[in-house]
Amino acid sequence: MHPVITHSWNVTEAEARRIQRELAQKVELADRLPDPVRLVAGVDAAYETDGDRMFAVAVLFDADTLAPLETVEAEGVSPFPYVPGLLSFREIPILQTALAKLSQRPDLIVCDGQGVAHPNRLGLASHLGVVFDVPTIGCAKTRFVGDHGPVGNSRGDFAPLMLDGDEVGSALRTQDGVNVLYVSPGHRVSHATARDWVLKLAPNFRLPETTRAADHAVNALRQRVLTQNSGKNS
DNA sequence: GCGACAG
DNA sequence: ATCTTGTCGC
Repeated sequence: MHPVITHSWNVTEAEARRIQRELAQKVELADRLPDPVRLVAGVDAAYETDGDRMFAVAVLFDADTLAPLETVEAEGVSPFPYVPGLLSFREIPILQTALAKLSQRPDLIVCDGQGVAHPNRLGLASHLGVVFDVPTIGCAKTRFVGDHGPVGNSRGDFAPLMLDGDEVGSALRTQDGVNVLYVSPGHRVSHATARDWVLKLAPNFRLPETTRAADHAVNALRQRVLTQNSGKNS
């Protein structure tokens, strides 16, 4: 069958945090995206309930029509435990495996998680962006760090997310009356551009189409693999 | 010491 | 993230 690749960082938590502070110096908060952004990708990961297998998918979208163009999958073994603040060390390896399978390189990648809204200013989106030198946006469903004031009740309303005096993201309302999303620049994208893209990618629902598609696909993959495995006879 | 804590 | 039933609302 397909080989299950075991990625490993071989780093301790302290070393991981040192790497973050190092890579955080390379994060660019100014816009530096392809002239017209044509391809946007969404990525997501899922895990085996008990065990260390994990899955990931990358879904490529036409940035203009928001039509899904390609979906690729990856399966592997968790290389790092979940530790708040070190999520990228757990998901980047398999996300890289999935992204490498795309037939075209995305102009922008939207991640499930934070960008620079992170203790060391290097959440998953920023880490991914720096190591692949690709524009990224962090779009999380819940807050991780920072604080913000009240947000209007209408789509497009937002409040700056502040951390230690720095603006690290936005609490953004993508639909009237729904809970806000925590949007932060990953790499080579400004705060305003990050918000604009998330709003454009979420015309009908709270979450961006990229996130919805990736989440749906990765859960389908997980279900598919784990259920056929439960009825095995090797 | 206590509380918080992306996915 | 994952485990889970019913239930409120358009």
